[in-house]
Amino acid sequence: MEQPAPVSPAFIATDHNHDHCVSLALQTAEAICRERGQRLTTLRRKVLELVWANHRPVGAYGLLEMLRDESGQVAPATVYRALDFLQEQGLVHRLASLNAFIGCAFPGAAHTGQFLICTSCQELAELDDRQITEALRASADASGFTISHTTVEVLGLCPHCRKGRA
Amino acid sequence: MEQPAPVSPAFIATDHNHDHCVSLALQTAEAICRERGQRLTTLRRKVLELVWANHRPVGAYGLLEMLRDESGQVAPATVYRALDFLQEQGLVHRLASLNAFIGCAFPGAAHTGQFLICTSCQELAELDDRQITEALRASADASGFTISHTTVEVLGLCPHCRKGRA
DNA sequence: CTTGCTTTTGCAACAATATAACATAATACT
DNA sequence: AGTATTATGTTATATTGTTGCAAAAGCAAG
Ligand SMILES: [Zn+2]
Ligand SMILES: [Zn+2]
Ligand SMILES: [Zn+2]
Ligand SMILES: [Zn+2]
Repeated sequence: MEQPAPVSPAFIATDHNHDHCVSLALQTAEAICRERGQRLTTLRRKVLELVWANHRPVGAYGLLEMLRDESGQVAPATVYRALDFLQEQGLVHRLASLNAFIGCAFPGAAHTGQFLICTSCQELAELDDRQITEALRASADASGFTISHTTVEVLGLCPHCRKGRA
Repeated sequence: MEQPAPVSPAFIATDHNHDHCVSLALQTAEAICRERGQRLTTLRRKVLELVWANHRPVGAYGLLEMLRDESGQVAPATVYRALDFLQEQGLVHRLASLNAFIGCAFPGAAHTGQFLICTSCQELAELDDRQITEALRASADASGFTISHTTVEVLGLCPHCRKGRA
């Protein structure tokens, strides 16, 4: 059971140019939506692009600002609806502990969403770790609990920031 | 490495009378605060009592309502400050995925907070599962990531509700 | 291509959650 | 008692997210 290569590598250097991550993510999203008969409209595409361009968790109102810079007046509901769609299609995750959104690193693949989030530089790595998934499943099983969704968000210091502070 | 007995058992029957959970939790809290030289004031104690009396996740504004029923006008900041204190003392956890609070089942013990939450009846079980903790640590280590806090919240159906729907 | 249907977006108001700033009160310490 | 510290009251505000309805855009059959 191979894991698909993620769209973006984990904990890349902060100043790395990630234009290609953005365009790869957009291409992948196009393909996924086409295959599913879903409409990746201009707005939804734009929101996804902004999410990826930031390359770290962004709040809905942050996205709203960015949209306004380009498209004039935009209402919250507009952003939230686009984000809802992108989440339904598994292209974006919501991070409950940050009230923020991030592009999915494994779009199209069945996975549960596990995140390492640096509290210093906001860099984030999405994992799809079998050990973690299994441990959760085993624990739920032991309690007779049926999982429908999991939130796994780990805060701490990424390798770069750890060095900078140690 | 034995786990301490939790204050409340997991997935008890919904209609079970949990007065003794409440008083046990309060007693434990008193002891912990006394030992640490922290002040479990009337307000803080009251909030903790309300959290436990509900025995399922409660929102801050829900607590606010309950406080008002007893003490007249109360402002949000009052509740949030009490909750902050209780969280600092490890007597209460905040559930990021629900914007809600729950009494800690392992007060005084070092643990990370892992939750199974029934989306049907809101019953909740707090775990301190070594497998899960270890899997998270191992995965973080592999990425050179230093953990400071983890959010593990699993949504799904508890044993009772699963039966009721199967 | 136009009519009717469905989906998406615009727009306005509002709801829910959380925090900030500063004054007053209670408690602890000397 | 007098002073410092901590906790609470009070008011206002910030942040995040939703609802409802109307206009617009996309789609499909005739
Ligand atoms: Zn993902
Ligand atoms: Zn970092
Ligand atoms: Zn706990
Ligand atoms: Zn249940």
